[in-house]
Amino acid sequence: MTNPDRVSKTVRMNLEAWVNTVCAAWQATHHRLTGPRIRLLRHIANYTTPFSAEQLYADSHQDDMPPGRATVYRTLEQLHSAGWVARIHTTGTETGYIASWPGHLHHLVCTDCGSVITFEGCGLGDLLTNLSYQTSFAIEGHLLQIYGRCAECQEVGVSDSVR
Amino acid sequence: MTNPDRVSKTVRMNLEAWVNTVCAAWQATHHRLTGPRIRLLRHIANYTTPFSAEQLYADSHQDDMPPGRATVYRTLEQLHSAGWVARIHTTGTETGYIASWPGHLHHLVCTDCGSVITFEGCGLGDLLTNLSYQTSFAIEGHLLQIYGRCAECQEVGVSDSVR
DNA sequence: GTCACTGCAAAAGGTTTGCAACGGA
DNA sequence: TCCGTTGCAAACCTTTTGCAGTGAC
Repeated sequence: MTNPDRVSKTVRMNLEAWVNTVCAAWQATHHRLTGPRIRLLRHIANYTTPFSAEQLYADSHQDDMPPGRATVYRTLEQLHSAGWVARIHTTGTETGYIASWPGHLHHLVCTDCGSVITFEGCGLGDLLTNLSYQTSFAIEGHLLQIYGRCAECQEVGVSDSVR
Repeated sequence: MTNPDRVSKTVRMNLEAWVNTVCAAWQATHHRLTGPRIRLLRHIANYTTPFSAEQLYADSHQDDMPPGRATVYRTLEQLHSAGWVARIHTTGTETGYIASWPGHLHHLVCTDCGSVITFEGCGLGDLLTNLSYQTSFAIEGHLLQIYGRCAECQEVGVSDSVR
């Protein structure tokens, strides 16, 4: 019940599979498959830790045909609203992004190295039911993100924080 | 277990009580009680829905002795790190704040009017234990925020969203 | 008297927007 | 051809910073 249904490490996601799936879904929803977007998708699939829009902009400028800043922001916005990238909440000012897939997912973020574990099933059902009953709110959704230190970082004992 | 331990509506919090408590706690931690801060505290206690730093800056400028922008940001930062104001995550760019009190608290936010219900006890214990076991993460904390529509907004049937 | 705090103004990000040109379907 | 998409540059908005002066303790 309060067991995460599925746990998957975003690190080393199947790059081509994700890119192809997003492309297919994109066309299916009457969007256009353009060069700049495909190149951005590849960059996004390569990240194993949350990245910012500016970071993606900078990184994609190592390509021959780098995208404009507006394209980066607009593409991220579209990917996010379709569920293909998730927003990660950090303590900083900029928004963090990480490749994901549509559905009810949550993230476990390492506060040292930033690596992300995605999981389904938060076991919040009872709480939401009770809250709804006690407050008369019609509950629509929730934001859950968990912080911790991954196995590697615990071993190393580093103390810089990404959170 | 997954019952919220305590539920309280932030609306109409006891203004003077909160201000006095914060002031006392502030002095106890060797901070100085200055005019600008006390005036800001009063404004903060008055909000019934999340406010932004700029909003607080603007509102406090109806006083005779308005604070500088830096003071507003610095005060919010201090209040937040001491637990006296909570950060509310919105879809927008700016950070939302709401008066709170120290402890392990979460927020239920109305996506229509923005009113906030604070509650203790998220019943995440089992999930965290299982996640920790499955991922070998040392779990340090979590961010949980719930969205919904309050009773009043459900009646009215308004559809603008704050979320 | 000391030093935390304040205000100002400028700078520093991060993100959005207008608009003309481009190019998938 | 049509219209979604792009790039550029400027605008915008929120937040941070440096510094000299102020005032709480």
